[in-house]
Amino acid sequence: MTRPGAIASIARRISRRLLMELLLSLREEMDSALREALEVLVPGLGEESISRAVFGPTKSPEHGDLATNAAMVFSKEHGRKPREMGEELAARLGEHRFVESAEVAGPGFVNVRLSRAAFVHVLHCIGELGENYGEGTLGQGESVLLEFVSANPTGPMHIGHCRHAAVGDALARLLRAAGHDVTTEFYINDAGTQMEALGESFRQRCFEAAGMPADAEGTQYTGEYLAEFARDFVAGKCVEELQGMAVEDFAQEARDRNLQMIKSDLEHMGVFFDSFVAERDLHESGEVAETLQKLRESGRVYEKDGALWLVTDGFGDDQDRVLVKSDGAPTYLVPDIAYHHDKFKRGFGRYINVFGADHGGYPPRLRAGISHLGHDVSRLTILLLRLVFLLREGKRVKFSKRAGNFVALADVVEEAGSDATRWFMLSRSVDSELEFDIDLAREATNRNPVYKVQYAHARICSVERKGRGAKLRAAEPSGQVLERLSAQVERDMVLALAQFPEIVERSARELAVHHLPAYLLHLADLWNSYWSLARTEPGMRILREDDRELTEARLLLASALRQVLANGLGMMGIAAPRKMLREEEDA
RNA sequence: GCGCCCGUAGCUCAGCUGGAUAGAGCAACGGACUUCUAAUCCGUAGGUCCCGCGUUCGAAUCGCGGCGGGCGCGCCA
Repeated sequence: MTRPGAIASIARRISRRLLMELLLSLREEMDSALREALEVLVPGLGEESISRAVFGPTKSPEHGDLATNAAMVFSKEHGRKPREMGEELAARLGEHRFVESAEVAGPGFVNVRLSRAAFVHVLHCIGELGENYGEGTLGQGESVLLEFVSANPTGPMHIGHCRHAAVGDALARLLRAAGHDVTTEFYINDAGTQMEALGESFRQRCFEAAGMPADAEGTQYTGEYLAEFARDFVAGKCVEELQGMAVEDFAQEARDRNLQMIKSDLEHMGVFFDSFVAERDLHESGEVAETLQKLRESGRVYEKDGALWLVTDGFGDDQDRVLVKSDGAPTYLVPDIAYHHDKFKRGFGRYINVFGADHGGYPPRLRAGISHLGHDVSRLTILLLRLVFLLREGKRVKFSKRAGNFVALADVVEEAGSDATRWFMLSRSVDSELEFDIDLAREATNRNPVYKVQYAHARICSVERKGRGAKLRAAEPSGQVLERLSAQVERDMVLALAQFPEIVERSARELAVHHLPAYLLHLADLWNSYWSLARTEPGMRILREDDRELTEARLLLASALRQVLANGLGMMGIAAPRKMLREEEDA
């Protein structure tokens, strides 16, 4: 059954996709211009070599808008002088319609000043692609299974999970934007000894809540949340009923309640999963047993000291690992390999796992197991996220799970809000530890980058509203319109907007989420500077009653900027508000 | 001891496959509110890019060797 709107929606998506392939980004246009020029200048240059030469933004306006190092890269291996090659390259590039002038500078850079047509092109792309501007075709529809968070259903999530949730969700959005077909998955560790311990802990809590003799302190999980679950659970139940329950029943109940709590917490961050896979199901379906059997058949296991060992040689591990202990019980490794066996059997193009860096020793043995099952382990990428520290009043809050005084994800999100929490969790490279300054995150001032960016977006919406009130609309991009956007800031803004697609592509390629917030902050700064020019120079106001043409040109630039801010925030899972109330108006 | 990550401005961190005078945010200092939302802007100051050697026309970036910090190296999960 197809809903009426669905076809139109699909048609729209297809045409956007087509448009995207026809409408190359400025960078793509310039790169292909460079390739064409190089193919003529340096015949026989392979694809491999050509890709080493690219255009990049310049640091100073004196060097034009874009620069390439191509002449320096290739002159050496072809026994030419860099500047001489640069001259030839510049001459060729100068013929391109997006190039106003190209000249050699320094040791052999070719600096390009872009033509008005190039600027028109950028604004045209943004206008045509709208909310799809920034998306790309890098992924080519390849399917990706992205696993993240996978918090144990034994208790609440802590601040570390916050980073995992934010990063995983943003990666999903980025990969989708880059043209991948992404499925997000949460793995539920609901089997083994920790479930038994959870069951016993919960049973004691229930007995306690029902006024029966109990030993809740002696159990493994002592958090208050279990006691709350217990009070809720025992309400209306008689003593006999509780006494008649097996540990497994208590474990089941606690597991369900914990999972519900985890899902609800993630919901508050706006994080939803496409799929949940339970370890228990892997046991019940025979998947775990099958995996163990297949591992035995692979010949990459052996018996020693009464235990079954997995050969990890060649996968970066420093020793082999036990699969089945001498008491006959499998280690955690077996179901985990089984889970990945299951993943691979589902046939995705690529698998990405987001793990904590404290599991750093884990990928080698996991990869070994998967590989022994005959899967192409190069399709699996494991991302290790470093620790998060909560900073309150300028000091790191000490926390440890054992002491039970950890910082709960739910509390952080409630205190700082989902938007600010996400922003900070995404703002650092995953290889760096992250200091989360909660006082800064909850501040609604200019010190807080997320508000600065959201404010810039809201401000643009505000000026657009005002413009609409006066029947002023954004102009269609054209050479004539661009002629009116001649200020250096305006030039800088268009150039910055042109970078968005490559920022997205690079982020997706590197699985690095932190470029986006840095870029968006830069855009917001540009806009705020632009906006503020009017304070000392009334002619720089966006809305000029005395110059309709200029106003509509500036509204074009403003709306393009709003679009990119909104698209970028969207990829981070952060709202792009159309309005932000000032504190005194906040009622 | 071995493996991975980090070491860049007072603090927290960016610096893409090596590229032109090293950047941002916060903090500091000096300015700007009869606003198209000052939740903002302008300006100033601030760095032996941990150290050494090497590769290169060119190194914060690559290689090697140190130093300092984090994490990981269980028949725990």
